[in-house]
Order: sequence, then structure tokens, then C-alpha cells
Amino acid sequence: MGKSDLALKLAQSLNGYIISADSRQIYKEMKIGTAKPSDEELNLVKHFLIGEIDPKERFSAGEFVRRAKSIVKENEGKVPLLVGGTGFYIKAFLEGLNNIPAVTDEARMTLAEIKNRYEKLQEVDPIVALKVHPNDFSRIERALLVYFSCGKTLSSFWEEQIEIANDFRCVNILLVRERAELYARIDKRFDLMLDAGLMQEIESLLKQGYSWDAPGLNTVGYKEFKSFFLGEANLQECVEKAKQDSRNFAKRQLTWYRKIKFDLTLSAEEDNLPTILNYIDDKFAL
RNA sequence: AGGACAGUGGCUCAAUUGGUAGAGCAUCGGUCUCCAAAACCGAGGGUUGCGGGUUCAAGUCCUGCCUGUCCUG
Repeated sequence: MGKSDLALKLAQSLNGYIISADSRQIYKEMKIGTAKPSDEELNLVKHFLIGEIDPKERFSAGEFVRRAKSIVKENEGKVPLLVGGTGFYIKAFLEGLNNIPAVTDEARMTLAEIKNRYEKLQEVDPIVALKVHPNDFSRIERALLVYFSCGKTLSSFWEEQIEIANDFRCVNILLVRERAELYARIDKRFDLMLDAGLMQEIESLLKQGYSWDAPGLNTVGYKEFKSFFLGEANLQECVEKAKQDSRNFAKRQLTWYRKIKFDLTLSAEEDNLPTILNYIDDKFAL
């Protein structure tokens, strides 16, 4: 049983609700390419954090944690199910993040004037510079932006105790498939998305004025079609690239999950509902 | 049938006047404290179509065969 199916059944059995821990399903409009649950499924069980953000807005792990926490608080007595592929979001929710102030516009302006950013980072925050590869511009930027925003280094925040995130009794479940099967399903699923009208969905986004550099469009299954819509590549090439990117992404997810300890690691091919319910009964029996 | 060109890791291609076969992609592994479907790092993999020959040394020159593409009849 796949992730979505299992989540629905679990929610129904446990009097629960679903929080989508998915950095792409959070965006509005992008329904087909992010494989959002169907309207039917959405009606069956209460879902949160699906289609809430405008694709031109930036979202973040911190924002996810804030929203998810408040949802959990508002639904006390019911069982939250965090479902999704964005491992970082789930980790951030469970383990917390340091309380780092938001990045300011002035900081971004300051950053824009810096030519050798890695050198600058070595100068202001050698601890982070040591951990970050000189080519990893994304993290270099982040560390500098934090520093420029509040005058404190990113590493200084790391030293602070992370606030106890949650004292939940939780069960971590990983659904697995054989690699070859996983890749084959990805390819097949992408063809289904095309049949379901993915191209029309992208066209509609463009027609609504979203540009290719909108954060939401920086998504596998969308970004590969930029060159097609610009007339620089044919559709088939883009489709192949999108499938390739999807497979590469799945592989990165595997790497991420490999180091996390799960209570249950189950095959996605089987009906795992009874196994999980039994496990929960045993673990939380009074 | 004759002629021309080509044959290099899974794929696309590099390799100055012969001098220990490189890259991108893929594959595999890894990193990850607020863009994470992001960003980044590392590794393995080729007896250069096959067989002869020339040479201290051949992917590179000569030769036979095989395969492919194109041209001519």
C-alpha cells in the first residue's frame, strides 16, 4: 500500500488527520505535478498544508514547523500524521531548529555586494566555513545572511540549546521499495501525470503570470519544461529530463532516510495497516 | 558491388606533430539546523570493434575482417 493510501487508512483508524510534510504540495495550483491527494481523498480525511502558498512565495522548513505546530495544538485529542517526502521538514518538526531571526532585506543587499563570499564567511564565521564546502553557495549565503541580519554568527546559534520541540509519543514509519521497482514506478507515474494534464497545468501557471524563477516552479516535473516553453527543446527531451530528475531526487531521499532511525520499515507493496496498528497498540499499551 | 567516413567506459563526445586514455551525463555512495522536489561533495567503471604488422612506444600509422552511416551504380 502506498504512502497516501496508508495515511488515509491510518487516519481513519486512529481518529487522526494528515499534515502534508511536503515542500511542494504546500504550493497552490501545482496539483498534478506534485501528486497532491485527490479531492475525494481530501474529503475523506482532514488534510493540512496542501495548496496554501502562492508559487511565487518562498516557503521554508521553519515556516513549516510553525504551521504544523499550531495545527497540532488546535487539534488536540486527535492523532496527527505527518506524511510526506520532505525529510528535512519532518526532522525540523521533531527535533527543532535553533531560534534564528529572520533574514532582513538589508542583509540581502549587503550580501549582494560581496564578491568572494566564501572568504567572507571564513572571516566572520570560521566554524561554519569549515563545515561548508567552498562550492556550496547556498549554505554560504545562508550563513552570511544570518550574520548580516543580526550580527551574530550562525555557529553561535548552533551552540544554543534547541528548545524542546515536542514530547510526542511518536512512531516513525518508512515505506520502501526495491530500487528498480522504485525507478520504474517513477517513470510510469510521470507518464500518468502527463496524461492527467501536467502540460496544461504548467501552461496555466505561466498564463497566470508565474515566471520560471518563482520558488514554486523550481520543482521537479515543472522546471524541466522551461526549455520546452521557451522553444529551446522538444517535449520528449524535457519529459526524459523530468523523469531523470525524479529518479535522482528519489535516490537523494533514500540517502536522507538511511541515517534516520525508524520504528517500522515496511514494504510499500504490502498491506501494512494491521502491522502498524498492532505496533501502536503494543508500544502505547498502558 | 565500388567509394567516403566512422567504430573510445551505460550514453554523448575529447585526446596537440605516435608518448602511461579524459570530460559531461548516467550509476553508486555521502553531506544536510529555516530556498531541501533545493544546494553541494565523493567513488567505481574503458586490454580504445576484432586480428595481424611497423615502432623503444599505437586510440593515434599500415593491413585484413566485422559493424554502422553516407555517396555512386
